[in-house]
Amino acid sequence: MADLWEVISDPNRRQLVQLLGQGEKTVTELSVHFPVSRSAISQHLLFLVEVGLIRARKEGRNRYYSLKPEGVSKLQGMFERFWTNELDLLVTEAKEIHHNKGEM
Amino acid sequence: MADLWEVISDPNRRQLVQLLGQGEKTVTELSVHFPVSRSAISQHLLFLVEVGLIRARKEGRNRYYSLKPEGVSKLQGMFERFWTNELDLLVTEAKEIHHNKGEM
DNA sequence: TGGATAGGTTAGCGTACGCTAACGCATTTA
DNA sequence: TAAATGCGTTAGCGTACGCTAACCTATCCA
Repeated sequence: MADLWEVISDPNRRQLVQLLGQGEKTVTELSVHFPVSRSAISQHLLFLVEVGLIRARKEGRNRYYSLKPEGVSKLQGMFERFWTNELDLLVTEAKEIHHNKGEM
Repeated sequence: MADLWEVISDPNRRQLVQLLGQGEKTVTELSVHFPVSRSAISQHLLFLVEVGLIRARKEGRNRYYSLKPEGVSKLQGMFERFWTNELDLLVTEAKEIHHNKGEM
């Protein structure tokens, strides 16, 4: 079974999510930004539909893809569950180190 | 070249990061939590060292692995760059939808 | 009606990846 | 000193994945 982590493990899929963040887009509109074939993009989009992150709206010859708010929300939840308090503490620690370096 | 996204694309590596969030641990201590061999865990750890997310401290026969604050910081930065404002807006939108549903 | 355009489908290819098994090297303990 | 323990290294295996090429369907326009 596919999970949301797989979505963001591929660079092209990550970029697709970001592009769709700007609003709904067709496959060819999206394909322009990638070096790979339209077919490859189409397959990525179908995968994103499958995991519930985006949806497709048909209008004439075009298919407009857009992000599903619930899907994006799930994605965020996934990140938040992963990012434990311990990790957050280490980040502030890193900032302090960097800050001290800057002062020396 | 390996990047930090690859780190979190594997379930076992994600769990390793979280376990190391609790403090430094040896390979065998970590291996206990996984169904795979110690060798597999060792290879994951070497990868995490390679990308600069963790470091190893040798003490006798043991090797204590721990998170590098700068590495964790980079990981956070990576997430933050990915998570655009547009995506954030969609999340609040999702919450409103869910809220309305609850009221109906 | 015929071509052009948008997009889904499928087979197949190359390759990267996670894992195990087996071994080697230190270090500790009996 | 011999056995045991902790860990890294390597070869090789199976498989999943991203991609292309080729084809098909549906819709639009001349």
